[in-house]
Amino acid sequence: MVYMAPSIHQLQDAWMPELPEVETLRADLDREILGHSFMQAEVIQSRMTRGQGLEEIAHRIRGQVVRAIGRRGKFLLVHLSSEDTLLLHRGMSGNILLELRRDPVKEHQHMSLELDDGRFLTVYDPRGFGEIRVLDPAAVAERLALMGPEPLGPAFSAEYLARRWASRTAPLKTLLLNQSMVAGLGNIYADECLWAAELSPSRPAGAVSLAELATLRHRIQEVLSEAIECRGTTFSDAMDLYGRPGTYQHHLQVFHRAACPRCRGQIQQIRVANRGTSLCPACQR
DNA sequence: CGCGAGACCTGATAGC
DNA sequence: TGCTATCAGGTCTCGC
Repeated sequence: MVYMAPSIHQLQDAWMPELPEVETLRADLDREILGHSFMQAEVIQSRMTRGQGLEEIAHRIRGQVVRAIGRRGKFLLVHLSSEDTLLLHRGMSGNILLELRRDPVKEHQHMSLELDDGRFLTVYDPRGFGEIRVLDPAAVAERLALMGPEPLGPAFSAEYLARRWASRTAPLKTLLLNQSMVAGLGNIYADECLWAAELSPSRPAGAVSLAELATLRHRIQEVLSEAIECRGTTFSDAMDLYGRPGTYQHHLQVFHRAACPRCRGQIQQIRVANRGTSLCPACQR
């Protein structure tokens, strides 16, 4: 069966919360709301709270000062003066926006937090695959316990990948998307990194040499760093804290492209790990 | 335990 | 135009 890639138009209203997009959000929040307090908190829907009560979440946010903003993989962590942490995940379609005034609650709005200067931090997520919870330090640690190393951190090495992937038969891409192997890669950046490393997404992970893993690790760090500099990937809709797009979509080399920029061959669309996958069959082995 | 398929949702689009 | 089928950037769980 042939997997037909959607046209670029089908992606127009999509926004992509992988590591670079969440990191952009973290840095902006750090600049904008660090040291501010939440005067009011309203949690509107229960779909993303994993059973935590709406009023409990609101109560634990209300009156708290923002002590630090962190990120782990695709999780955004707003550390509060109470020692609690507001844990946010954008899922497939979540947007977190800083708004200058109070607007009526919109469709798909999940949360509205009023800051001490009259601005509002709001969360929208049509598909509701994201997560909104307030957790104590032990619960945060438990939630993040299985996450692999940060790809831009010191623990992420070729030797680490070799150890974790030894004798694994799953496709490379499947394990790159597995957050317990490495934290923060999603479908777009997995494809981009594999193209940059000239590795096939369907190669059994255990069959990749240490030298190839070293290249892969290096390319992952390059791709993510450049994407962060570009404030992430956006096709047209709002994406950062201010509703503005990133620019990395102009730097994509393989994801949903027609021709390979390296060899001019045709980009192939297949399915790996049940996900649409773009690759250059000539370059990627 | 590792692996793959399907589920969870809503919205956009292509095709009839 | 209005229906249906298919697709979507992320996890999570289930069965083999």
